[in-house]
Amino acid sequence: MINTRTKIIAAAVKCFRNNPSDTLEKVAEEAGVSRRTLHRYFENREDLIESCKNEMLVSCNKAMTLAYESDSDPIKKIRNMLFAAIEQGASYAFVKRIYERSNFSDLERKKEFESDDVKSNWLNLIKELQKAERINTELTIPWIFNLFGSIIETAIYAVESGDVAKNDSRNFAWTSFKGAIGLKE
Amino acid sequence: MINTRTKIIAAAVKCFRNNPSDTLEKVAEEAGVSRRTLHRYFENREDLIESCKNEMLVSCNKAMTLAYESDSDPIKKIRNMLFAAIEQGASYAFVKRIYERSNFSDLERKKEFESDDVKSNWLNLIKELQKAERINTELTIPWIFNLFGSIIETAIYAVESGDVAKNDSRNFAWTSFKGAIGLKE
DNA sequence: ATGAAATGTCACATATTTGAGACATATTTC
DNA sequence: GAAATATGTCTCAAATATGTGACATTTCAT
Repeated sequence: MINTRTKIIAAAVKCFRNNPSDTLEKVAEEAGVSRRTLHRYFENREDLIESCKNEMLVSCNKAMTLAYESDSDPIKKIRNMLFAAIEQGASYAFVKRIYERSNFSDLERKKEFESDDVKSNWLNLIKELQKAERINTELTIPWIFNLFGSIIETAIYAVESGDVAKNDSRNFAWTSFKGAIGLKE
Repeated sequence: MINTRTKIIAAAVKCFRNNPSDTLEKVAEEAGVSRRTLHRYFENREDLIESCKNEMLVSCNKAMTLAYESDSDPIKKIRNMLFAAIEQGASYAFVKRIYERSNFSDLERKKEFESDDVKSNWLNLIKELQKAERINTELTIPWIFNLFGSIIETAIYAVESGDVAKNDSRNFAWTSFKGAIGLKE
């Protein structure tokens, strides 16, 4: 049961992902509601953006946590997290765009949201694999982290643009990420 | 010798890359000129964006063409093109953002700009490598193309954010791209 | 030092976007 | 079906962004 507020947020995520200053008229149109209605749900642009941020984060974190817990093998955990993020689609892409300006240590320092559990878990998995020399030890953790996000985003865009079928994008993403970090399965 | 027009374009590229609707006041400020001056050089927002597009494309194409011509070995050609793009930094990232909404076949169909030589050359290199089974043949060309762009962008951001040193980013990018497409050197 | 060119400051008209009241209409709930 | 709730349309004031003329100031070239 999709309600108006959810519709507006989804539309805003879509619009603001590429243009943080897109007009609220555009967002309303994308949501299929009037701008007057949009204003009833969200006090102003800032409120709308904050709401998008929070909701998309919650959604992504939930999915990534489930994925993390779905298997005991570290490789499978990472793989499932990659797939979960791709499944999130626009949500993930939106969150990634928001935090694109931050560097890795900033993100690590800011314990402002729940994704830190997801991120810590993910980081520990990668560190474990590097320690065991199961992946390329020359690549730094920040690099691998950012690459993970980029490959997911690439997969999401590939599906959205019609270049790649949904199932293929998952497999390509995993194949590419594996190879990129030198993972031997 | 950096002139005012160039300064404005560089500032616009920086601002518009993340927010296509950033105010011209912001762009002027970023350029270190008054908005009045910006208006003397550029008729309006559209004119400014078009100029950015054209200049960044020219710059990227030139660099990528030089890189393509700098070696005869196909692997070295690709590697040098990757490095050239990373070297372009903001220019490349800007161009990538402009065309992010397009899918691969659209880009191939649109013979509207000179980058088609660069792209054709690059595509032929990849096709050649797949034919010779020197890279993973299961990954599609559109996927590889988009991944190439993403890894470059990842490297550019990593440097900008301070996560990764400039030389490291080149090496990481090449290592990751190689692995991602299953290239055996 | 002088004149030309480039730029900045200021002001203002116009265009666009935002936020919200009033009322009509549509939808949902019981 | 009636009442409550949600939404749309319209309007308007306020805020913000844009484009440009006039003039002052700074910079550059000789």
